[in-house]
Amino acid sequence: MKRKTVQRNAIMEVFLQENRPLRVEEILQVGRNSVESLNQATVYRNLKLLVEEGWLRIIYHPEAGTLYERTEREHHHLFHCRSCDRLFEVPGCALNQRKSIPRGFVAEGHEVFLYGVCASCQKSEGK
Amino acid sequence: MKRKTVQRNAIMEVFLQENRPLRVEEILQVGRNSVESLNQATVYRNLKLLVEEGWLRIIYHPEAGTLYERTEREHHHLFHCRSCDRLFEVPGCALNQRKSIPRGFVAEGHEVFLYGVCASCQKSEGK
DNA sequence: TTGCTATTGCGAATGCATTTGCATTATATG
DNA sequence: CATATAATGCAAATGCATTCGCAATAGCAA
Repeated sequence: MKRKTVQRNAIMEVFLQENRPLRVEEILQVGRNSVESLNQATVYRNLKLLVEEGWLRIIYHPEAGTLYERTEREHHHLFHCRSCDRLFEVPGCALNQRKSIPRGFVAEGHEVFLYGVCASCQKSEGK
Repeated sequence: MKRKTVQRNAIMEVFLQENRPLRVEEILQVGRNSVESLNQATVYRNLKLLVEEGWLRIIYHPEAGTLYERTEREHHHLFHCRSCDRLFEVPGCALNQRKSIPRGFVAEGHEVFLYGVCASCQKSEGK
């Protein structure tokens, strides 16, 4: 039988607070603010569990590597900031999928990754 | 001083023939058709060299992993076939990049990965 | 409260892609 | 053709993210 634990709760809280895809390392760091002893293996075990449950999905990002995000979010693109190295959700869809399919191919989905500088890093750079 | 070798030549030929992003494993396999003794370490060494030279670029694909493609190709999207697991170039750009940037963010580039079934696998599936 | 056992923390172990050391081979220059 | 040394083949070594074994801890049902 599955039990509630402060560790898993802390991990879920991190996602609810940040509202953006997160790396294992970030989850561990932020999670330790609530549960000081939080261990990396525990994070991995709970991430796997939350993915199986359908609460999280895995993202493999070309630059940022492996991240996790909540499944309930609706379709969006991901913006990677080359300055702070974080990922942000870009709401909506700016891709004309139909237009991009070659003859004979059948597209079932897509991912769009944008690159640049996020708003907050933009400000600091402007100084 | 850099020397021409049959190995590097074979590797480059593979790219010129296939005209699509390739994995190390594929390069090794196909390359061995020309140079039977071709070794994995040699492939890695030459890929690194060709990337430094600017003849190839590295692609990190969410599903397909690490691949290499010729730099001279113009902007395109990548289509991943879930059946044969190959990547194909989709010419042109179907993304309205401007539309997708949130306020304050500055986009410098993007990557679009499409998923589905390629034309040739579509035929076989239809049988 | 008590007892069962799911879960954790910790460090060691895995699995994989990529790299390296070194003896051998082969390119290209004089 | 002879030589210097860049490049190769091979196998062992790395580097990393992820997983595992196991003793200790802590949910939760009774």
